Amino acid sequence: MVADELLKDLNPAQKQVASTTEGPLLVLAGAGTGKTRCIIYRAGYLIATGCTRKENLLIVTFTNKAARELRQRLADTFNLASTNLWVGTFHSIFGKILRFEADHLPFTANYVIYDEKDQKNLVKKIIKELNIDAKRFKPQVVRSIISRQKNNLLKPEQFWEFNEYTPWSKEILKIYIRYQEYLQAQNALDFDDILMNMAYLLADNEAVRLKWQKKFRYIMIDEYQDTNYAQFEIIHHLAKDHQNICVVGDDDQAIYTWRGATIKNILNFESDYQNVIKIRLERNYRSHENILKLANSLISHNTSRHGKELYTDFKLPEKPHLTALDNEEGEALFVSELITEFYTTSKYAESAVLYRTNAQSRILEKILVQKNIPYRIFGGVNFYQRKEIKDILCYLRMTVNPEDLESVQRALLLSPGIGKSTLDKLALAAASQQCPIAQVILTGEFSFLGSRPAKLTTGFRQLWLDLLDASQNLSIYDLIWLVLEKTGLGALYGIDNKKDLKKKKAFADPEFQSKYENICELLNSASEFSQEYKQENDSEPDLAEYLASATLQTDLDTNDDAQDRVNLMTMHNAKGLEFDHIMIVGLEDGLLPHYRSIEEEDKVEEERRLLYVAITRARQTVHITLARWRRMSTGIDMTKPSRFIKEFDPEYLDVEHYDPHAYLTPSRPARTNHKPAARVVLESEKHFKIGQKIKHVNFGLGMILGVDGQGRDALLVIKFDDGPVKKIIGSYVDVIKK
DNA sequence: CCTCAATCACTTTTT
DNA sequence: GTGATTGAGG
Repeated sequence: MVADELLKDLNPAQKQVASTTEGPLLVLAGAGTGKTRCIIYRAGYLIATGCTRKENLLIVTFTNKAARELRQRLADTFNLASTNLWVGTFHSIFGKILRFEADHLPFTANYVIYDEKDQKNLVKKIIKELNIDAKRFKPQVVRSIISRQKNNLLKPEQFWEFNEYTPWSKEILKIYIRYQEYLQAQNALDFDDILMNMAYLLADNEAVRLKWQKKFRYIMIDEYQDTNYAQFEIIHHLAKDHQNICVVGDDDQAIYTWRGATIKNILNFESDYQNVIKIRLERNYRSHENILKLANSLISHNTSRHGKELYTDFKLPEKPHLTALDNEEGEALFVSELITEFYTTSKYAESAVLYRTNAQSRILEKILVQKNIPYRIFGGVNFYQRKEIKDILCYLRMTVNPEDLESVQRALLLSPGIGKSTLDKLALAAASQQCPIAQVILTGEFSFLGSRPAKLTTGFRQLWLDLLDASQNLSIYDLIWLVLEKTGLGALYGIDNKKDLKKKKAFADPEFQSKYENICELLNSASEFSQEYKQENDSEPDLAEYLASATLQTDLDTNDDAQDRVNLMTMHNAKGLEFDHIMIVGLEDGLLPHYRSIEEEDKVEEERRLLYVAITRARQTVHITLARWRRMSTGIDMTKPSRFIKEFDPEYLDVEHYDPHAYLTPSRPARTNHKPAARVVLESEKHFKIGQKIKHVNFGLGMILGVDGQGRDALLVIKFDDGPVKKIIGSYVDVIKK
């Protein structure tokens, strides 16, 4: 049969996945077992056998990059053009559908998406407005609580069904309510609103639900272990009638529960749908045996899991390595030496350095620059969140959606001569006229301003009107040029002539140059977006779609360039990727597991999964390193080896320079040939912190209330448990470790 | 009234 | 080494 011929490149389990077309299908696919392949072949099979047409297929991936690759491979393998193919992330797909269905929703098709920074600014503004103590209510914390409510589909009116009633949570609810009012007034959604609105739309509007149920006859979800409740509900609404849903995931790779993902989705799939067929993929095609055995030995320490063992026929004598270095600089040097060594047999791009926190990348960068090794760094500040880029895009945002106050404000403040007080007056005028600020500005009546600000604001109004007008007929690319020209931002960054773009020479200031390059990149990506959009949608791109895609883009999604460079990224970003050579740095308690996670066992389990993900990215070599001393925010501390090290099966690990006992006697640092990179602060000299528990020979136990100075000479204010408050010199007390 | 320079605190992971 | 906030000068 022709259909079987299609699947000849798959192994039996994969073949079963691809050819099981009807009903709910749960694929438990370990790392490197070819799950992307399965998805592609299953899609190809569904279409080739006439089960469905490509426009009735929905494929949800975890990143935009994965979506792009999937499209590419569908085109290459099955000759499927990407027009009318619904492949994308939850946010991009359902963000688009919300535009279609805006008539049923409290916002328009031109809504803008607020990124995390916009969200935080808004929360901050509300906290100020409501006169709430900003010390006890940190914008970031409040933001993430609101986010959690939305991920669990809790609107403000359901807040008390799942939250304890306390004075504190009462304030949170107040902020949440106000926050939603603001978003609505500004015709804006945050990331979580996209999911929440979609879930409620499908739940509440039967006609809409039936329409999209019919549209998406076959649904596939990748990385199902990292979906949250809102995402579960959306998919459940779409799939519950036809039940043609295939989810692919690996509970051992669930690393996003902190963002609301619930492992329950994959663990309970068999009870959420009826007659589920479950297929396991355990044969790994990526790593050789020693790497898998090491990974298996680590992950077996987790208790809540489906349980599976990856295996392979691929054997090499090479074992993963564990190496201890003196400090983070030595670690970075060691890594750079490894990279140079690997470069003799494979490209730079086949090496990746993985770390737990973005901050760890700095020292690596420094050393790589020194050694002249080209690298590419992922994460950190997202391309579209960079100041110079947001500055340009805010003009486009207020053009597509004049209600977007955040952008209007940003643009106003960018205008020379317009500052905070003009802004306040505009806001005041808007309040007294009971209309949006946008309307006040666009009306052009500024008698409440002084003559200079009034003139400048009139200029701003004219610019806005010009942009509104131009947006009707200019392409996105040309529109960005218009912004650059009219706002003076182009001149500011040395981009004043379209034709000279490439001829411009390097600028003296490297920071300036990188901004210049970023703006060029923005222009490129705008025209690329237009091209791709035409191909995929058979229609002209619109500005709102462009801005949405820009906001939903992660650093990982930006196009690969042709240059051969080493990859630097967090372990989270490494998900779904693979490299010949993996280097994992900073295997220390406090970093991995991160100190914010060590108190709760299930958080430690997630950190363990993170390390598991990192190790299983490797095809050929794994090098794990740790430093004995590391510069932390408080100073240079002696580190503690990660608890995960002793969980590794030693049979599959080559250990170098690592002596666990060296850590037990901090006063006598291990003998070393390298001299320490910086002045080392001994345990006894550590900085004292307010709130620390201490012990004094005569006065007993107490807590530090105040610190003046550093180290053993610091003057401490201590409240002793049995009453007195005393001032004591640091060298007389010992810190009590938890 | 606006601008810029100095000082402050903070830094897990991200769609 | 980032960013936001604050204070003095223009």
